[in-house]
Amino acid sequence: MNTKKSNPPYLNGVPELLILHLLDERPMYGYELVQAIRVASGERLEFGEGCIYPILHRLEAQEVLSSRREAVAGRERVVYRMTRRGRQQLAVSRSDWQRVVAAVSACLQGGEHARPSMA
Amino acid sequence: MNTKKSNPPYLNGVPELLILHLLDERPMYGYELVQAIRVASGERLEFGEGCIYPILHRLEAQEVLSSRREAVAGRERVVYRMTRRGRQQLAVSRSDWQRVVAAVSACLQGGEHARPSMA
DNA sequence: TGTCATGCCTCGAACCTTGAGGTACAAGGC
DNA sequence: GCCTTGTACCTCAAGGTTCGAGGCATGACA
Repeated sequence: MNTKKSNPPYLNGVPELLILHLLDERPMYGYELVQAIRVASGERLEFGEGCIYPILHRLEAQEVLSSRREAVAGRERVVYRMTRRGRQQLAVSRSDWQRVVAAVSACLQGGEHARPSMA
Repeated sequence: MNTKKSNPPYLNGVPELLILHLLDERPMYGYELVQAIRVASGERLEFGEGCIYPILHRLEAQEVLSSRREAVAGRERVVYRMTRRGRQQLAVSRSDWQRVVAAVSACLQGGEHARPSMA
């Protein structure tokens, strides 16, 4: 009961960032994205469909993505692609991510010499 | 109303990681940690007391930290320090963080060569 | 016919940070 | 003496996120 962690560490917003990045390379559909993320991260990251689909829908509502239904071999796929706004959003998300990584790295690496009120 | 984000991107679990790291260098009290994080991150990160205190209490309940009340100039401080388990936890958290950073970096950096020409 | 992989979707649960609010004491200015 | 500021602790509701399981449908293959 104690070691119950359903909320993953450090992964907040990461699915959105990766979706944006992958769709910037080429249009994809939801199921494909789930696998693409796993592959692109070298099997280190995996987000379920229950995580990806809601994000896709939200991003489309925000006009960051646009979707189009395509029938392939009698089966329907909802293919998403970036909009102009999506590309802006990707740039913002990417720099947010880098800023956070830089800040945390600064804390973790150089910390022993930073004395606020006791040097 | 649209750009309303109360949940920060990429910061999930970061406060705990930084608390652990800073307390591994020296014992500190809550209020001090709030400032230490801001300073150590070069003013790039800031977590309020409403974020820090609950984490401190939880970590103490998990025996990752231990606390001791200390009276300084008639004022009470609750000083936290690492336990043995805390040091193990720090190692785990740190490697989790690095794994996530590595995985996301792999996604963001590697991938453009799958596209012919479009930039 | 039955099972599997593909493909889309929804829902509740669990978790986290935010931001505001509340208490208390000491020191300094006026 | 009064009042504001800074220190120091704490709590709570709100909002947002991922997880995990489940449901539905089709085509392929045995």
